Amino acid sequence: MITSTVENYLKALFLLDQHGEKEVSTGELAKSLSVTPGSATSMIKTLAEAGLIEHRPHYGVKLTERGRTLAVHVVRRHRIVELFLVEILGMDWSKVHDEAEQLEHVVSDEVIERMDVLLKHPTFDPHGDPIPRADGTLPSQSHYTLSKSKVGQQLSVSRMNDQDADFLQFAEKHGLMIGEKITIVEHNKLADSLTIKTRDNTVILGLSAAANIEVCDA
Amino acid sequence: MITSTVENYLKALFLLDQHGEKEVSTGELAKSLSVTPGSATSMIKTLAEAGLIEHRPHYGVKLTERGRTLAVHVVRRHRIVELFLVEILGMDWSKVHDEAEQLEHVVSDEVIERMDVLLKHPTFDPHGDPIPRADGTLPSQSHYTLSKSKVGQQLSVSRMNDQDADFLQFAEKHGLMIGEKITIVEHNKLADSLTIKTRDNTVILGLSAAANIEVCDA
DNA sequence: TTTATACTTTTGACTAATCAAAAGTATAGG
DNA sequence: CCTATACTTTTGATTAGTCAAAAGTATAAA
Ligand SMILES: [Mn+2]
Ligand SMILES: [Mn+2]
Ligand SMILES: [Mn+2]
Ligand SMILES: [Mn+2]
Repeated sequence: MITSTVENYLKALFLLDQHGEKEVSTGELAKSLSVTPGSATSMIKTLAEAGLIEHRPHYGVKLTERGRTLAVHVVRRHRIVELFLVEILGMDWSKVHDEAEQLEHVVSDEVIERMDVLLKHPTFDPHGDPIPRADGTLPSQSHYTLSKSKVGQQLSVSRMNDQDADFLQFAEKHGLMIGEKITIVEHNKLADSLTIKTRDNTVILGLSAAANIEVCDA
Repeated sequence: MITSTVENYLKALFLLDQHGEKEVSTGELAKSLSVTPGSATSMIKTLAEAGLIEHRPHYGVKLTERGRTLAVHVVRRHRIVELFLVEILGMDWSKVHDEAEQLEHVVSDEVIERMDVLLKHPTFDPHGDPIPRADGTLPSQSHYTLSKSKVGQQLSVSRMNDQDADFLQFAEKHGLMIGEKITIVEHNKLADSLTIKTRDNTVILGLSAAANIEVCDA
């Protein structure tokens, strides 16, 4: 049975290793789902028996083709729902993640495809994440994290790495929304901070906060 | 914890006794939820301990004020979601009940209120059932079942008593949609059938099918 | 008043998911 | 090669929900 718990585990594995390269450790998985390592181990056993992951005990797990396909569809549902909530219902982008976390497990394929049409086959969700297509492929994107950008660069905010509502509201308040043009004014290595010019503000961010904002060349 | 199972039990109790008059028996409740009587008994115990129902062993149960309030809100979510799926996403009215059965447990109040606004505070769902208001009150309605209507009466289809997709599709095919004007042409007591004139058809229904369609004076 | 019947409740077992804590394993450092 | 450390797995218990089947109860009929 593909319960919503199973879907959450598969999605977490996909998000921790988008490209299917490394093995994900039990601890990493447990942490990302806020469960104890023992819970993760027992679910790992279940998923492995169901042929959704491959488990090398004491080393880690990897999604099988079938597991990845399921995971990508959950991600598609999540991101279409998020965009729908923002675009059609006018909800705040900082709140839709939690709502989508539940809805992703119950909306039918038909509803998702109708939302997809209404939204004109969107490619990115409100946080800048790519929306997997119905066939499971992902639109390509090329952004890098703000914390690694050079001074003087003209950039465009393209993705938020953190879905926390407070963080998203903070970002919005300072003009750091998806699509906004920004310039890096100063990188103070001693203060570990970045001074950024947005449309009508100047913000100073610590590097760890900057790491949660991704950008692409403007 | 108000799990979706609890919500389903409360909703079932409300629908089996809208006016809070009679006591609902364990067997009735079990049947309406497709669970065994033993399962119903054990959930009844849980709900009674939580103060959501009152249980007179071997006689039946009744929603408490708090239980009824919760149930009405689940019904509100269900019916707003149904109408939203039909009106905004263009889904078939015969399919939205099952979808809403799941969504009613996960959509937040904020989403429901936004749908309500978008739908301009609707009072009836796609099957003609009243949508409870946010304060828990119900819009009044006065329909009676088609099987009890008199020959010659000019009527208007106002509510479907059966949510089964096949039945709803059958009704639609013969012009028996909510709001349609119809006339009863003949009531054949021997054949136990009703001949009905719709906009551009004449349909013959058995009385038990007619009992699933409610009407009001045109 | 006894008995048959229909219904309800109890009992015992099972599944999914979780946690705390004990036991086991991999490996880097000495 | 041995051991300390960090991590993983196992064990045992718990909670929500379910079912099948046994036991109990209410009541109408005899
Ligand atoms: Mn999200
Ligand atoms: Mn989720
Ligand atoms: Mn319905
Ligand atoms: Mn439901």
